[in-house]
Amino acid sequence: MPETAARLREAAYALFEQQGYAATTVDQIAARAGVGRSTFFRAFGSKEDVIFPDHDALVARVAARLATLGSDPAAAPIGATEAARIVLEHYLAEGDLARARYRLTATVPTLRDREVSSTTGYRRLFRDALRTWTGEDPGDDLRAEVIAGSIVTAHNHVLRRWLREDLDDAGARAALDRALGLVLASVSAAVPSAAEGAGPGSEGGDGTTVVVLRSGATIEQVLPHLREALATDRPHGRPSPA
Amino acid sequence: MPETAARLREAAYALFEQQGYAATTVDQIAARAGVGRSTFFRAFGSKEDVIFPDHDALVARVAARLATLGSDPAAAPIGATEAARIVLEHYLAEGDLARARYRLTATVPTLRDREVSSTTGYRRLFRDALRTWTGEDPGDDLRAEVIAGSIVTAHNHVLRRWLREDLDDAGARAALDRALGLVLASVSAAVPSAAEGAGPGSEGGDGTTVVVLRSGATIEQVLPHLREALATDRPHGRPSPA
DNA sequence: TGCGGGGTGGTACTGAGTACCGTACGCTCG
DNA sequence: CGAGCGTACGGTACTCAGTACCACCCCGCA
Repeated sequence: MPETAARLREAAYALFEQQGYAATTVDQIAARAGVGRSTFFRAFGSKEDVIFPDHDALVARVAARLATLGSDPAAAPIGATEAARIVLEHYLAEGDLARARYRLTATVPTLRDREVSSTTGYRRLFRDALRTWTGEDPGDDLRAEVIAGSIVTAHNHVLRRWLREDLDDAGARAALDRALGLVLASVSAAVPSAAEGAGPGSEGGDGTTVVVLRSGATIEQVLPHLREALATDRPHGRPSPA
Repeated sequence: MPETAARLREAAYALFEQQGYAATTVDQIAARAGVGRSTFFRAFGSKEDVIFPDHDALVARVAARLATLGSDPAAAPIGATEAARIVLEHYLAEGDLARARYRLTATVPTLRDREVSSTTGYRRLFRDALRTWTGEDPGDDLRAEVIAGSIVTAHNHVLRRWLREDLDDAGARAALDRALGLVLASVSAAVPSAAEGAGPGSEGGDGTTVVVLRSGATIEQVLPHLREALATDRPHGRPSPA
């Protein structure tokens, strides 16, 4: 980040927290940073952009990760999980800056809208990547859209708790794993799964799918919980930490 | 809708389709409608609002429907389905006007953002209503959020196909039923239904999480695949269909 | 006739965003 | 060393959305 842009961003955050977003003019920001108004608009395209600077770069990184999925359907859920982690890690690395931004977006409707609409980009990215998993066609990809939306929702849910300081860094990472596990578990049941050969009728194939996350444990440690889960009548066991 | 507002809306749509949204000024709209500029801003708060006029009223109707769910958990999915149908029917009733709006929002980024962020309102509404179903607490309502998001996504998926004229009115209604059925089926499995007590420690740190889906198979059938997954070095096993 | 209120038009202002121009600084090449 | 050159900066002037305010007109009503 160029020196000038950094000073502008600091000045902007300071004034926003002090006077509020709407009451702060670009002139004031530029003046506090000791530069001209033109310079502000050169560094950031708009008053909003000073708050969401490297967003595009982050989207690009996620897109790059999802692009490596290739055509292997089974790789989709794992790749999606890792892609979501990229985003979370980005915010964790930002630290207080991310939380300052959150305080603003939580307050100012304009900024909240901006952030919300930015999630659409992620939804599209995941949807397109997930189509290789669901085997759907563009324009008729309900499952891919729902799963993509669920992943983004799960991520944002965890992120928001971290932003509110309900969670520390480690807690957020663990929570993201659990949340994505929950989402992918409940959702993969709805994927007729191009993975298994043309199995029994695509609506309701009753094969068993096992997803293992963070397999630091041995099978022996896991087995009791697995038996317990399978023993129940319910069609799906709940995530059982071991 | 007052006479003046209707003329303004017609003038606005005509100019937008002819010159584009950005190239059309409020003065031009007012002039074409034969009124003053002040009158435009009195009728619609902003240039965008002329395109999304009765949105708030629609949100209110959905909220009213969801409010009747009361505290019966079983009523939640049905009520949610009906609430989503209210929205679809609203658009169907608008007919060509809705499709003209779609042509605009599909083109102009500003308007697309506005529409996207408007879906947040619906998400919140459904999430709050669904909490009685999932039995979660505000602030820790991951399932309610995911389900709410899935409902909205499913609805918008169908709506978009109708807007693109992939579907006629009857087709859209049928597609919404199917889409919501799919979503609620796959998702209701993830609702522990507040019935079972707290399992083993929820904060698993780096424990192993095993998720079992559609457990029609016995442990013995699953085990080989599970061993295989755990045997790999990769931190995450891939889903292994059995 | 006098009075009050809602819808209207007009004027003036603020502030975001754009276009353009002149200029200073640092660079390389001659 | 100096001439050219690209880049970053500051300044001015403009458009346009949105707000505030005021004057007006028409209507019903006492």
